[in-house]
Amino acid sequence: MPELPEVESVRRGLVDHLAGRRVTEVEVCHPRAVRRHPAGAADLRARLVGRRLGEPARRGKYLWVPVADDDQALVAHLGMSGQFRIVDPGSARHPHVRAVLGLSDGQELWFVDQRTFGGLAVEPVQDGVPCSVTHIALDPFDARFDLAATVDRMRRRRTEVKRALLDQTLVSGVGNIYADEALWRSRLHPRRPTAGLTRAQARSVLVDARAVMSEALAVGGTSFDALYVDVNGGSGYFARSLSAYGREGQPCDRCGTPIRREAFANRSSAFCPACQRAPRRSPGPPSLRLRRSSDRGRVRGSRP
DNA sequence: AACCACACCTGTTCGC
DNA sequence: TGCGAACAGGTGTGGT
Repeated sequence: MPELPEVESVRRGLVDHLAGRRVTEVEVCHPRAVRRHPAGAADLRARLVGRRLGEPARRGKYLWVPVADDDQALVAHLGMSGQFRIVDPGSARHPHVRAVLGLSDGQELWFVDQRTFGGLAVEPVQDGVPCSVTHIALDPFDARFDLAATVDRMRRRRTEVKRALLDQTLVSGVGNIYADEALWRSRLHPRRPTAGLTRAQARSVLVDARAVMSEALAVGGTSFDALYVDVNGGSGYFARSLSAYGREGQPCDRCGTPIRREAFANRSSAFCPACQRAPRRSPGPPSLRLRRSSDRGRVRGSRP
């Protein structure tokens, strides 16, 4: 699933192919791919054809390509399964191609997306950021990312630490895989209340999130299957370095205890039950206690 | 204002 | 063997 390291790998792959090139044609193959462009496919096409593209940029999991000499950008979110591919013209169409851009060097840019959670839009840009990205927090790779301020904001939340890590308005770029990895590294249970974290713990999990994403980026991201590949169709190699995510039942790299998986907020959490001890159910504010006991998920998919 | 559950999708895997 | 349920999960929205 594309999280920050995967999106950044894609962005880097696009730079040489898009910056300075003109868009010669736009074909929208699936209406859902442009659902976040309210004016529709024809309008999106009209805003791009004949225009020159700038250098691809990114914040969190959002990717955008500025339109040169204009205050607009082509904004993309890869969702769960989105890909950009640079291909030779006339290549046999991948079954999940949702949009095709013709480029002035003769190549084609494909937006491929099996599950159609991703999409494209052309949006106005203000202060260098497309309008649908303004509500997204800075990611830990941004030079302006303020670690101390993010620590304070996290500790003021009344939620659980994993929910906070996944909240793109607090810190962006972290998804389920790297959240689980960061929590494992910091030895924090995913359900630990953020309000009960020390400054050092909150800082640790944010620093670990940045570190694990940096290591993943260095090897091209995490590929479990063909759903995440780079612009040339290549896989990333970080899956073999994961310590928690996808390792249910396998021994913890630190202590050997089998990794456990539990349902969590419509997804799953993988963690070491020995290294990452569950929070005590009390004390805590009554509201938090109530909420915690009422939405506890069932254990699913446990292996012998 | 802050927080949470859920809809949105489709290909694959699993259990019966 | 075949069928259907479960599962993967990021984001926007609407409800509390």
